[in-house]
Amino acid sequence: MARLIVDSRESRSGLALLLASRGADVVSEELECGDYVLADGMAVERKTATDFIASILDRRVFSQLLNLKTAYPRAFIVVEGNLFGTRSMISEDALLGAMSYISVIESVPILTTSDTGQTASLLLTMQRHAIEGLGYEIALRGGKPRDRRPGAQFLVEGLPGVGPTAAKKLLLHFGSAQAVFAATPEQLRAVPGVGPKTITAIREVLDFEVRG
Amino acid sequence: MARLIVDSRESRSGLALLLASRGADVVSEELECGDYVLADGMAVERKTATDFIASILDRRVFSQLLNLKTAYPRAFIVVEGNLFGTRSMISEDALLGAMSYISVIESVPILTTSDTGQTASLLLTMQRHAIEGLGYEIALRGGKPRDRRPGAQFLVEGLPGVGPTAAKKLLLHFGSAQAVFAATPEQLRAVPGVGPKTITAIREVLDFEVRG
DNA sequence: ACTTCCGATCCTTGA
DNA sequence: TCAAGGATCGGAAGT
Repeated sequence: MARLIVDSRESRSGLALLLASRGADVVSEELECGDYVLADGMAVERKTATDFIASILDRRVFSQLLNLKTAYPRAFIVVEGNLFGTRSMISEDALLGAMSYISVIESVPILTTSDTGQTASLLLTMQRHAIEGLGYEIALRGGKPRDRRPGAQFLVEGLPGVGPTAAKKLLLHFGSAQAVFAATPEQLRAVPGVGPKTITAIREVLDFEVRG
Repeated sequence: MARLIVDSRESRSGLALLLASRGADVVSEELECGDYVLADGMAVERKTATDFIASILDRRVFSQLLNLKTAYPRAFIVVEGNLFGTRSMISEDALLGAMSYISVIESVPILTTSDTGQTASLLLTMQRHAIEGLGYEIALRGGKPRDRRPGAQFLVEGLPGVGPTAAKKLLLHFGSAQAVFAATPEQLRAVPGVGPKTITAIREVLDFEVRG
């Protein structure tokens, strides 16, 4: 049986035990993203339905997706439990929108199961399909180097009054996050969409004097 | 709104009416395969959960899939209703196996909804996403602070490997967010709790070259 | 994800 | 030319 890597944070879950009890060659590793690596370049992010919805509301899932896709060519999401049964505050449109976004735009398949036992079966089957489908098993190795662009944008979005759009413009204009933070007010003024109010707020945060 | 083609056999279904009632430009055509064409080369096969399971049992779904994939580069399956709730003769393994096969080997995404209304919403959203994309950017950061003081810490926490504790230490050590971002690796090493791996990651994000 | 709301930015006007 | 006003865009917060 092929090797199956479980993220160490996930390794205490019932699912990891289940996989092992079914004869999988489970090893635990600290993964930078994803929960299960089924084959070379193939990883699964597993979420309970409640988790999945929560991670849509706080946008966590979207950045995870970005990381997962850059680290593994074949990324999957497995959602455990009934997505539509959870009493949650999410609007139906938002939930369907997220599913469409993930499938259509990000091209990451979403698999669903109803409980942990099914998830275990599914992961093992997916692994078998991946390996047999390819006709051979490839040696497992870590993902390729991480794309730092989302990180840079994430950082810049921490500035007050700066969202995704302004962050992109700032990074493009200055070339790097470092340069954005080193920019003078006059230089910032040159970026369209960044006005006086925003500039003041930005400088206040950057120059704020911290003392013990 | 873009045109949405419905297979003529499907056109009398409630779903087609729903789509039209929501303002979609629905036209009926006799399609070789697939039920809905959302965009050029993008089609959806829609099945109720019961249907889906039946089509697994008689293997119909696999040939349909093959046809769908050759006719349309982007093929999707939408399953309506609870896959695991139906009292059917299918074994759990067979169902999961089929889902894995479709996702892993055939690479056809399976979307699920709980009723026809949701399917309609989903199809319209998928169409929009396919044609226009999201139309906006997803903010990578949720829940920004409003005051300036936590603002500096919040900003620094955006660095990889830096949480609240490390952010506090960095700010105390350097005096301001601006200074933290200007720090050289050697200077960063002087801060307890910030190791070489973190420093490398930090510099990579700060120095990442952004180009259009 | 979607929606709504609010404030900032930008652009036009008109004195 | 510039100030005031209004249209538009983007960010923030809530579901």
